[in-house]
Amino acid sequence: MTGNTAKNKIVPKYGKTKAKLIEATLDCLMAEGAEGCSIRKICERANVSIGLISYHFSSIQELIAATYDQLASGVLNNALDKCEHHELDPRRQLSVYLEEIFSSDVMQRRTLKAWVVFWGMIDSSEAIRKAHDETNQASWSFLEGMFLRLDQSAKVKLTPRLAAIGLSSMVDGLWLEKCLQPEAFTSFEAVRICEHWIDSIIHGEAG
Amino acid sequence: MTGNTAKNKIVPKYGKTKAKLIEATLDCLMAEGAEGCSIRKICERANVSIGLISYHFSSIQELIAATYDQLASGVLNNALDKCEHHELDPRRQLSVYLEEIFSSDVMQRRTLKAWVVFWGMIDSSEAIRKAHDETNQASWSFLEGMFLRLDQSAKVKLTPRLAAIGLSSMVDGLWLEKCLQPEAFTSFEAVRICEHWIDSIIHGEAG
DNA sequence: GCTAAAATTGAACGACTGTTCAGTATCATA
DNA sequence: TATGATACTGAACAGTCGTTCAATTTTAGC
Repeated sequence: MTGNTAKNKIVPKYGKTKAKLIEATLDCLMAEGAEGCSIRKICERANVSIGLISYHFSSIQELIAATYDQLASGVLNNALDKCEHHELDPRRQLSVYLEEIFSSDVMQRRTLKAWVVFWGMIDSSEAIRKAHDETNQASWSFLEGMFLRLDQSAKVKLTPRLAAIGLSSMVDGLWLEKCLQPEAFTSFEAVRICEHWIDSIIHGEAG
Repeated sequence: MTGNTAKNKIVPKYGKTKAKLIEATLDCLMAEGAEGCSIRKICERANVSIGLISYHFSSIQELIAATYDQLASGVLNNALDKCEHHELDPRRQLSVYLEEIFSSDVMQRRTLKAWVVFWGMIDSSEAIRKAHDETNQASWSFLEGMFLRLDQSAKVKLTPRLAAIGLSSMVDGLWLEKCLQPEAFTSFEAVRICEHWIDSIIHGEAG
């Protein structure tokens, strides 16, 4: 093995032009959602001509799938990085994870606009479904590992796996609702709700 | 007051033709998502001519908004009905509520396809945003009332409002993820996760 | 049965969509 | 500097989109 071991982050996944097109696509998706995501609008934003997309991607769906792949793995890696840098106990790491998610610019309606387009394509595009399943699996595994490392009393009825799925779903749901209705609750409240879930797992429940 | 008091369910919100168009729109949304939701496809499904939509609705956005309104209030009313019919204690009612949501045909990818379109339109359509906010508010109020009526120990750190938002988000997140990845977890597991949340609120947490 | 109003039709319009491809520019290599 | 490969351009094409509106059918009131 040479210098570049593990984490293949350094190796760019796409060439310069492809990366430019992907970035322009993400901009378009965030700005206008599905309607803003035409070949002409993407090319205009990337300052290239119309034909270039077809040269680099077999279809616009493939370009959008590549954009999803980039965004999804980026969000996950960012969160994992933040957690791993701190040499904290699992409980504190989960708090860092939550703070990161609910305070970063992930929590914006323009971000939701992009995700909504991806979700809508999930059963017409194998590439997007694959990217989603893999990213989600990685996220669940990370959280499951956290709950495993936590001191769980015998009274707890929920497995680490279900605890992880629960937390992940809660985060997703809060994120979705806050994007749709930002004034409904604060980010602080969202974090508090999630921490209640974590603590209910750790400390067990009476009854 | 005459016979038809309270609950204005008996009064149909739309005329016969409008209702037919709305139903066709919902069919299209569920079948193909945003791409299947063109005026021509809706009219074909409803067996009417192209011009009729413009006669009854000022734009296709307004038609989709009306469809959202119908679907959202339908899902909510259905769940509330199921709960109110049973003369159960709040805790049991919540279980009925969960069973209903995670077992009914709401939990299908084709249903998600429709919602995804609505979400994508939420900041280009005032009508959809209004329908969403109102439906959501009603749902939260219902759950908040449930948690209020539950016997909450002094140890509980979460207000009924946050408990309700948490449960609602958890349900939304589980629903979303199960639609996207049906084999990731079972409906039974989803219910179990939510019940853990409810019980963690009721019984309080140590520490 | 007649009439005016309401409901419905569908061809036509201009604007947009994704894709194709002949042509042009850029580049590394001989 | 010539050559072949690679990257890029943008006009053209066939479709689809939402909307309009004159013409037609259906309905309701007399």
